[in-house]
Amino acid sequence: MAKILRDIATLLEIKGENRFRVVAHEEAARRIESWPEPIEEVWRRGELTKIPGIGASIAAKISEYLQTGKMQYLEELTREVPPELIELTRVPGLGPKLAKLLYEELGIKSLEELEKAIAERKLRNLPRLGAKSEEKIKKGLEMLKRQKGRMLLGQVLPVVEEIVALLKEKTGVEQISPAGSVRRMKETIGDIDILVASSQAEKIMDVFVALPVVKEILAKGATKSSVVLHDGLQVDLRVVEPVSFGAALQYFTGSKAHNIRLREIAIKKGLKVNEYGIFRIDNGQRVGGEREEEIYEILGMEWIPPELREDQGEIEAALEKRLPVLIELADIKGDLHVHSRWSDGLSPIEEMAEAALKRGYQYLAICDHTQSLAVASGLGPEELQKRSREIREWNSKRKELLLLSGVEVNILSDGSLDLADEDLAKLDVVIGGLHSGLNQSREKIMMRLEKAMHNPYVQAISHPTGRLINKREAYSAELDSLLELASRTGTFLEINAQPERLDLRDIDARKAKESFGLKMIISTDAHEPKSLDYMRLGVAQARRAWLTARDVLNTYDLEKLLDYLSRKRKTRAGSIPD
DNA sequence: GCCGTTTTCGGCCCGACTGTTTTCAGTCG
Repeated sequence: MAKILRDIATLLEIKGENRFRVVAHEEAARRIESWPEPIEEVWRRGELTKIPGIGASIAAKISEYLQTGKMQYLEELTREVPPELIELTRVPGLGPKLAKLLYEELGIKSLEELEKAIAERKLRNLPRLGAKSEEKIKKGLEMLKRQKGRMLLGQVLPVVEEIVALLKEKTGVEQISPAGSVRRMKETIGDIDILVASSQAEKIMDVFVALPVVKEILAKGATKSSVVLHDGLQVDLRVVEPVSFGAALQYFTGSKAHNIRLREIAIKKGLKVNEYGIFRIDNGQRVGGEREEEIYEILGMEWIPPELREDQGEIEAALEKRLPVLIELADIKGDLHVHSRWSDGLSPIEEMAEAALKRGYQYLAICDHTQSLAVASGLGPEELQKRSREIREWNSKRKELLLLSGVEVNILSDGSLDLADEDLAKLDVVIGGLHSGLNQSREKIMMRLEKAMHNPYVQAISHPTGRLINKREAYSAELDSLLELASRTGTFLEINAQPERLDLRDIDARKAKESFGLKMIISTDAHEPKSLDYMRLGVAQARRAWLTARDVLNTYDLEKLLDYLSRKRKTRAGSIPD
């Protein structure tokens, strides 16, 4: 539905409709995408217009489509504007106006036809276009072809850190920060934004575009430059005067929706917010902007952590000064799901333990795969006994960190586990996970999860929805049933911190907390020591879900953690732990 | 097309860069 509305917006734009009508459709699309439940359910309750940004008109269109599978408005629109033109606007640098021009003047409707017209040098003779414009569109077309879509945060962060370090080293700037979706720690990143405070913008721009990682310069100006790296990532650098650093940081961190709300509030207070500062509208007097906190303070709000800036209720909460104190990496006291060489991990237990010690952890649960997962050298009861002896030995020698003996027990295709209860009873940590039969129907998958969660020894479920970012949809799509089941059986759900998993998703985890009062664990699922660093991705995900340290089990001291982990066994799969 | 503690009309966030133009439109974020 969001895609349809977005298509409508693009078609209206090409047609040259009122731009606020265009924006309204885009806004409605965005709202639907970030709404925590399927739009059909809202429609069934007759509450479409309760979603902000959806009014009577768009609600009627959605209803019509859900009822009949058709939308008359869209069909009329596509009679006026060929829907193929939407494809053209995906080319960077080619917007709705140019798409319309290309169609009307040259009859171009597809990327192929566009490519042909460029080869024949037809674009440069159009009004307001020249050879440079033609070249720019050509490059945009190439870029679109190369584009792999949004990249994973876990892949992008190291690149950002490298660029920031290089800029610091070569220019000596001190005030420098990632902005945009990187700073908001979104699970995927479209492009990288970096902000610098300096009075020597030109010098910094020169250094930036000459960095060895840079493949191509898209734009270079006095305050803003854009480049493409060899791996295809786009990086935008902005340089502002130090007095504007806070305002610029706020501005370029976004999100767009968050900023729009913020500026609306500013206007109502007679203030104007832009990237240079916050100003009085009546006399233009500057009232702040050096520090980011000032912007929020002056607007009467608490400072909002970047991870929350999505216009998902954080502005209201900040105005009422009831923002949660979000979990931080420093709150994490251990990792409850890592693998060792006993199964498919790359390192011996000892090395994993040393890595955990380095990170200041109190405990580490070694949760190897179990016997039916042959491809991952899963362990049977005897091997587990041997492994437990190794773990006990380590614990007898080292007191700073407690190793817990655990498994990521495989949930079989009928919902049974591949280890007997008596074997599970000997372990400290039992996390259940699906690794096979993922193409079963959702009902079947839910049945398997339900059966596993009712087992008194299964304390948690790993990567509960099974989604792989950009690769695989969630296999357990009925999130509400999953959360309700976890609540009823006292089973904890994992936020798996692997870069391509980040599962539960942020909005799922937020719902788990707010609607079901669930506590979660954040695990790296590390198969080697350095992957323990994925914890920061898991914590970021939890922050985007509005979680505090109290909501996450592995922020607890050892004693309290063990108490929570033992509750289900004591009650034999019954009540909800507090 | 949406919205309302200035409500049913009249607003709607704000600015940089580029190319082609002699003052601005288009695109992007």
